[in-house]
Amino acid sequence: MTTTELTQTSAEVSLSAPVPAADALADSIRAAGLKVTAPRLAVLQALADAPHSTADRLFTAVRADLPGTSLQAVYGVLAAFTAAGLTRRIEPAGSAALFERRVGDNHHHIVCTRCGTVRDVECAVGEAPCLMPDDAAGFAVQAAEVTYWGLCPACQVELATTLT
Amino acid sequence: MTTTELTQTSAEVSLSAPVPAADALADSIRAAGLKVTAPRLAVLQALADAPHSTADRLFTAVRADLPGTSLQAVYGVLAAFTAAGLTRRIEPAGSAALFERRVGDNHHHIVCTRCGTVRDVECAVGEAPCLMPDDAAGFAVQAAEVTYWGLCPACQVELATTLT
DNA sequence: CCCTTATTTTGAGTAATTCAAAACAACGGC
DNA sequence: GCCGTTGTTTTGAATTACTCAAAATAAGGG
Repeated sequence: MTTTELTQTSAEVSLSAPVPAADALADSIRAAGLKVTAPRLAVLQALADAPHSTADRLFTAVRADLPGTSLQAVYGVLAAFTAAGLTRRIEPAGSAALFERRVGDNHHHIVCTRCGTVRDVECAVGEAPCLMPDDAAGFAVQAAEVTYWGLCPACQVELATTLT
Repeated sequence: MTTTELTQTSAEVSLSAPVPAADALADSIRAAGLKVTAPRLAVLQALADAPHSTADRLFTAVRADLPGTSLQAVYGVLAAFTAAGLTRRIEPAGSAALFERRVGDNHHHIVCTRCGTVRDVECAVGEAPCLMPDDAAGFAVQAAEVTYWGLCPACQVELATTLT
């Protein structure tokens, strides 16, 4: 009944406990009230390996394991995950939508103005909205999203080298 | 040689001073090192009338005065303006790019999660970057962009009415 | 094991934006 | 005041990211 043929490198879990890593993913999908499917597992795994990925990037990663998967399936999986709160979707200006598993902790992002690399930045306040405008013009503020822009370490080095 | 036929409602400026409104726009375009053209004047005027407009919205507004104008011209004008620092381009998630004339004062925006309306929000600090992350992961931070999300006054009223 | 319902595939369509070549117009100099 | 250079706009097409819909398929409760 076990579906995996992967050679287990570490201690074999005998009795009732199933293979941990893969099932942790399955559990979180189930916990979100969604059916567990191969594309969903693959997308979630790919997202664990490469956070801040575009749908297209995840599609490429998923194809390695699951060649039959369609790009639309990846979009569908991501839409379902995001609606269920399993993933978060961010959309930095000039970029396609990016997805990440870190969710519910109201962290922010820093984007490289040169290469587009994205890193997480901790939110000092922690709770959303972490910032309140002085004058919200009558809006009922629900969230504050902060995007930092700057040069990533690699691009700083490259620029310094080029400018010499 | 005066190009305007608009009736002047307030005090007429006699001597050397030129017609203020129209020429103020032309001057700012010239000051940015760009040639003054009809499409550019029209776009800048439309942007003064309706800040936070999409290219398409500006295109519609410009067409009223200048029927021959193409959408690509509007995109071109906006690209030139933005490169020259005459306008700023913002891109809230889920929206097409929006443009505004307010520039260089590092203010922020609040977007209605229901209808998409955008309002300016003053930045308490004023200078960019107005916020520094605790741990910038080695990035050289250039700017911090804050987007608030919430319900605009009109949508609050509509929701309250509907829910009754 | 079957049935219901959610999910994925297949195929097509759309919105926003960009690219490129040719026609045109601003504006500094003559 | 006209002219040529150079920047701008038009015209026409392509591209990217994403969404929609119908038919095929598979998950998981009973």
